[in-house]
Amino acid sequence: MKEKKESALQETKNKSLKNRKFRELWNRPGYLIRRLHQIHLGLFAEECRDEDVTPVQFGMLSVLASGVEMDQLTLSTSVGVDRVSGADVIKRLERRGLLQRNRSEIDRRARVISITPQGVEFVENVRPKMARAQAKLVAPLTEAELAELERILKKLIEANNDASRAPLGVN
Amino acid sequence: MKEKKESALQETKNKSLKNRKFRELWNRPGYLIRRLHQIHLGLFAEECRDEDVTPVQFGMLSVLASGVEMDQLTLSTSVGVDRVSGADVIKRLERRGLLQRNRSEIDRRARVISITPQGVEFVENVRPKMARAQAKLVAPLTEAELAELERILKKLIEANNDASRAPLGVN
DNA sequence: ATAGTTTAAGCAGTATACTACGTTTTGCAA
DNA sequence: TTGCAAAACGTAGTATACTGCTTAAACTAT
Repeated sequence: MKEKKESALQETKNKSLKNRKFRELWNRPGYLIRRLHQIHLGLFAEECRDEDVTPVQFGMLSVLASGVEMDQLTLSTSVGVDRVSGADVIKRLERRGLLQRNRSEIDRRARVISITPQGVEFVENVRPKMARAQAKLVAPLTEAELAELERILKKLIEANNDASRAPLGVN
Repeated sequence: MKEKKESALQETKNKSLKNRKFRELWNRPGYLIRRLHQIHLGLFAEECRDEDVTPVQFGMLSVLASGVEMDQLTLSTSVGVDRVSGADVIKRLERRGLLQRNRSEIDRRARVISITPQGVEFVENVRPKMARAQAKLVAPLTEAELAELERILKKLIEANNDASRAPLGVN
C-alpha cells in the first residue's frame, strides 16, 4: 500500500531545482509550514487520542493551570487565537467541565474564565503526552538544528506578529 | 491601541528560560509552527483580498495550471490535504468556474479535474501576489537563515510524512 | 464466473480560525 | 450629564481539515 505510487514527495522535490523561486509548492515557505503544522496536529492527536484534546485546548488549559483567571479575549490572545475561535474552544472545554465561565462583578460585559479541579487533573495527565508529541515532531533534528529552528521561528513570529490576524499581546 | 497592554509576546519569552522543556507555550515547536502558519494565512489573505483566494485554493489551481488532469484524491494529496478537505476546496473552485469536474470514462467512480481558461488567467493574476506573501513572510531572514529554515522544514516533513493525517504521495 | 477486497466519492459530524455585524456595558469628554 | 467611542461578548457565515460511515465501481483470486 505504501509503495503503490511513485512518491509525490520525491517528485516535487526533484522538480524544485530548475524552477523560479516559489514556483513549486515545495519551494513555498508557507506550504512547508502548513504541512508541518498538519504533521504536528497528527502527532498530537495520536498521543492524546484517549483524552480527545487538541493543541489549542491544551494550550488554554495549561495557561489557566496555575489558577489565574482572565477574560475570554485575554485568554484567547495568550494562546494566539482570535476572540471568536477562543470562545468556541472555551465553550467546548466548559461543556466537559474542565473550566468555568462566570460573569465578572467588576465589568459586567466580561466573562471570567477559571480552571476546575478536573481541569487541573486533566492538564497533569495530558502534559507528558503533549511533550511526547513535541519531542516526536523534532526528533529528526540534531540539538543544534532544533535550536536554530526555534531561533528562526521566533524571529519570524516576532517580526510578523502584526501580520497575523490574531496578533499576540497587542489587543 | 498597539501599546495598550504589556506585550504578552515579550512576557512569554522572558519566562521561558527558567522552565522545563516544552513547559511554556513559547518553547513548544508545535505552537511556534501554528503561529507562523496563522501569520502566513494573514499575509496571503491581505495580498489576495481582491481575489478572495486561499493558499490551498491557489495551490490546487497552480498544480492544474499546466493543463494536467487528475482525480480528486491525486489532486488533494499533491497539495497536501486529505480527500474530504480537497473535495470541499474543489467544490468551491468549481462554483467559481475556475476548474471542471467530469466523470472519468475509464473509471466511472472517479471525477477528473481540469482547469478552465478562467482558471488559467486567475493563476497568472494571483501568482505575483502569492510570491509577495511568501517574500514578506521570510523577509526578516538573511539568505542563509532562509536556506537553513527550508532545509530543516523539509527534513522534518520528509521524516514525519507518515505522521500527518494527509500524508503526501503515499496513497 | 463470482465472491471478497480495495478504491473513489459522497455525506454527516466536529474542531480550528477567521470576517462581519449587532448588543450591552463601560468610560471619557464636551 | 449626556452623548459618543470603545470594549467584551454573541451570532451568523465561511474556509480548512479532519474522522467515520456508506455507496458504487473496479479489481483479484479462487
